[in-house]
Amino acid sequence: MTRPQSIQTSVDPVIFTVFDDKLHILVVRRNIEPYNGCWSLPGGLIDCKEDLDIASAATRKLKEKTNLSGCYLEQVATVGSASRDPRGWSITIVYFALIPRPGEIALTATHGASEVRWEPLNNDGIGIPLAFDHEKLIKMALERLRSKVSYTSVAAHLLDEAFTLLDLQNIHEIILGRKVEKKTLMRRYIGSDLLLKVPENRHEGRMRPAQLYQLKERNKVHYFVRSMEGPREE
Amino acid sequence: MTRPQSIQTSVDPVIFTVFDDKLHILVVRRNIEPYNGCWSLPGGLIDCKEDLDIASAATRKLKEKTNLSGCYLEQVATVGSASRDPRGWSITIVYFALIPRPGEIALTATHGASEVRWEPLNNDGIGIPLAFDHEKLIKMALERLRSKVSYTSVAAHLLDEAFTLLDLQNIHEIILGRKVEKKTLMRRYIGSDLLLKVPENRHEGRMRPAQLYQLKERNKVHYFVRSMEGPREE
DNA sequence: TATATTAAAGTCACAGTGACACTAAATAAC
DNA sequence: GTTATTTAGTGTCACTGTGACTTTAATATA
Repeated sequence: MTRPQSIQTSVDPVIFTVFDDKLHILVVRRNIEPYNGCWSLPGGLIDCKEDLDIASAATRKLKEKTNLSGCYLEQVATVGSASRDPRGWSITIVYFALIPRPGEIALTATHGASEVRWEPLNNDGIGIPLAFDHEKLIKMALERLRSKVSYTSVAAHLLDEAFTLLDLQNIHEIILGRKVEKKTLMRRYIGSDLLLKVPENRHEGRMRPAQLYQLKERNKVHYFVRSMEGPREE
Repeated sequence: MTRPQSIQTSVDPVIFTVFDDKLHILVVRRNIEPYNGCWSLPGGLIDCKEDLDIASAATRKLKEKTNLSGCYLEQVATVGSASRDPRGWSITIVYFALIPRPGEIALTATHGASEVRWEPLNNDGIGIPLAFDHEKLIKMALERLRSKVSYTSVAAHLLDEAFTLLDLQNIHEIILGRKVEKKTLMRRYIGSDLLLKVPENRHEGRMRPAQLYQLKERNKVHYFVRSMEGPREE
């Protein structure tokens, strides 16, 4: 029996946030080989000394770049093959994270990554070339996000603690890339008793003030029995 | 920078089938340490020489025990930690597979596993103690299977190529552990144009013969827009 | 021919959605 | 003040798909 070759094992968090009416993800510029100088996901090898399990490895990566903890984090899938890294067999476990208030976050460069920035996503994924198979990993995460947004309450984790129903509607429309009926979101979120009224309102310009809400259970995702179906065909 | 410790990386397929009106999974008895003599999932290490990617590692494991290929296989999740294997940091990628006609399959013992058998599942999972965290892995796979059965057409992959609507109903009821309306399945499967009528009928005893169907696209899973909700509350 | 048995179609109430009209609450302009 | 304007939130209706139940169809046997 031969000693098994070692497999490089990493986690790659796809960190989503929304600003300027667009979905963005966090990318870093590599300053080590391979793919030196390329943009990539802010992932890295699992550290057997540091990490107790793979979730904590993903949390650590997230914290290194954004200094955030406690945000929504979900495992998407694992890809691994002999060919995805020129150095040999490798595996990566893809996560997605949802970050509110990106404006208030200071991004931190770490060793192996000289720059960190938010990159906008269009309908098909990212617009710039990335290292390894990261473009595909992002597409997987994006597909999962879109799918979950249409049948769960997960999109609310991209918003501040207090938000209006319009905020919720905008987030859904940005992620799904289409119009969403505000009435549907009302019925879903309030009908499923997910929201708590905050005693203040939000008031901009000369319009009627909007009720502020917060999630009753900040760390829970509600599964609706139907998925939002989008516009009617004719 | 220290040389990273090596992480043992395996795949663990949870192989489901249905007979005797019960859901069963394939288990093997280990004849190597650790957990020598314990039952476990028919998984094993990824072989960098043999396997091109993790899906083919899972396919290989499936083929070694059942000699089957081409059955439905889906990645469930990846678990990994410093503590799940007494030998040190390890990762396993959990798959689930759906096997029709288990009666016609010859199970094969391989090195590391002296016995292979089908073990019935009850509502909470498996009834016997298993090696490592395999009991938890099975619960994850079972939860995923139940969930997918209630909003996709995946259950049909547990049936012969040709089946009746009653077969379909039985499979659903066995997996979900509750009554399912046959009318609902009719509407879903035929309404979504998933089935093709086979020119013969099945005819047992003195009852009306049942129409045989087969999936139009054997390798596709259809997503219904609603999940089956179960009996009405009062 | 009547009966038993299962297959399949029919029917109805109900829940949740998409679409859109309508009312409510605030400010700004007059 | 009154009115116009803008956004917030409600009302309503048709439509889809489900759960629950009923009715009809097809077969073998007594």
